[in-house]
Amino acid sequence: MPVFSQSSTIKPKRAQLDRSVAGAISAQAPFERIKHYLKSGLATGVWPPGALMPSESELVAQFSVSRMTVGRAIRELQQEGLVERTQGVGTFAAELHRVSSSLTIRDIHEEIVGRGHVHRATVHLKRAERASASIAKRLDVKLNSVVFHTLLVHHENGVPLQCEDRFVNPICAPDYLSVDFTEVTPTHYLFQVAPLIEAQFSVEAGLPSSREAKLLQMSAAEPCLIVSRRTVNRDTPITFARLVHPASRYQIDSVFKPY
Amino acid sequence: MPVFSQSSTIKPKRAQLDRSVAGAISAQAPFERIKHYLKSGLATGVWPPGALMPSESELVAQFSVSRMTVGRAIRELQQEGLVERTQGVGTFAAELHRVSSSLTIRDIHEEIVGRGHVHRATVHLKRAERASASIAKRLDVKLNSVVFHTLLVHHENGVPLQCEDRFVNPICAPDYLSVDFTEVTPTHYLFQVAPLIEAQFSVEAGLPSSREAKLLQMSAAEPCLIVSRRTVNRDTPITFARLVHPASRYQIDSVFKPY
DNA sequence: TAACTATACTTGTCTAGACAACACTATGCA
DNA sequence: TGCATAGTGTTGTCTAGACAAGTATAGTTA
Repeated sequence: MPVFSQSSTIKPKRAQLDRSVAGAISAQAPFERIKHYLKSGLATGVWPPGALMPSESELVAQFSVSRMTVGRAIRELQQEGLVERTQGVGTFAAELHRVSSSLTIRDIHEEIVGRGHVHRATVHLKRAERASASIAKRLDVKLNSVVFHTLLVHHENGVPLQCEDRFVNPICAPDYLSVDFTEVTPTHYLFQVAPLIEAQFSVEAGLPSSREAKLLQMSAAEPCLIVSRRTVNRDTPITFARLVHPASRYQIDSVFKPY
Repeated sequence: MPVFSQSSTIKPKRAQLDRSVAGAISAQAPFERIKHYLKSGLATGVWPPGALMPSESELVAQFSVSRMTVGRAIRELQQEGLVERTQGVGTFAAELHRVSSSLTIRDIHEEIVGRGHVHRATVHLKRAERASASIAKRLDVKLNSVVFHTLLVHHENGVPLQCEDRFVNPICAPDYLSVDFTEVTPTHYLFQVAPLIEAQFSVEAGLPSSREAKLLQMSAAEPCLIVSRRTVNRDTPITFARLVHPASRYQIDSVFKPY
């Protein structure tokens, strides 16, 4: 169950009608064909990592296109991290050393529904509180000032999957407490109310608190995957959330497929 | 070094002097300036999510550049996920709903050295073994065929940080067992030997085995962050690794900053 | 030999124009 | 009224040429 999707999202590039007569096989745009040609060579080892690849002028001659078209194809490969270019020298097949696959974190509702399952949320706490020291710091508000606090459990097909402990800055979402979170997730609501400028994540392992273990119907000794998220809107922290998932029911999957 | 072709009778119709002469303020290329202009507007709410943004022709007039230049700027913003375009309609500020932050998993050596700390590895097992059923499946080899098995502990400033349990397909790296893994990490060596085509990750929480707990000098009841990684080179699995990190010493951090 | 120079080749960027595909709107006709 | 059609504006793509800037090398000079 892939929680995360890979980063190389292929755009819905529609296959535009070919302008030339010889477009029997490939209905792709020329720059797409060149990209595909180069990607194939990279994938099959024609140009192993570090190898010098064809110059733009060579590709211009080979494909009978203008340099702009070749340039766009190569530039997009560069942006995808598949080739490296040096002005005055040439284009080289990238060392895929830094296997940094990027994992995409999504809203829990989208995630569950995307798997074709049923999402249900139960609200266990929804109130205004005085900010403790750590919360005040994270939300950049004064100590003991009023903040909103919610505690939800998200279920997938009836099984508790995530315990969401969230603090919200009232400045950003004054009506937060009047929302029915069995209908819309806090994440979704906050996105509508306060556009996001920056988000900080951390992923770690840990043990649930006794209350969290009870809410998640799990042993207090079982490890959890804990995602902490803090979102900021132009110098104003919006919210801080601690998302606790039982290890046995949750893992992050990802596939890195460069070519 | 002909900087100017003085003899030329053809006059430059539009001065491209800005980059060389007036580079004091903006040394950026025009398409970069346009990107920056649009990003600023997106960040400051000039175009809130979903809003219609200026058309290419408007930007052409505003910046006195050609359509290709404007097009490149907008296309790159589109590739970054900041705007959405519809042919025949226009360009719209993207809903950053899908807060796809990206978590990057790196080689442990790079990671530790990147923090300015000292990396040291100890080897606790390095031998050929008969593949068990689960390993045979993951490496796509026959049951009981020979595979290489290493067990390393990576230390950051002397503190055990990661226990690396790895199985390697001998087809891809026949000399694997002769490598000194106190000098080069298995990840790094394998990258050189077998270029990577595909990698599958999973991140989960769990408990260490008794041996892992001992090697990591931690309690067997303390949770761990466990990364499993399987890399494939064109239909041939290269290696499967289980990377165990004590929860108290390791977490994955990430920042999402779209603009 | 060592340093400089001219040259060739590479990537990086931009122009002005062109045609195609698509969405929307206004208009005219039945 | 309802429908087809033409027109307008948008994005998507490509061309042929140009200049700029960086690198490497061969040749020349001190």
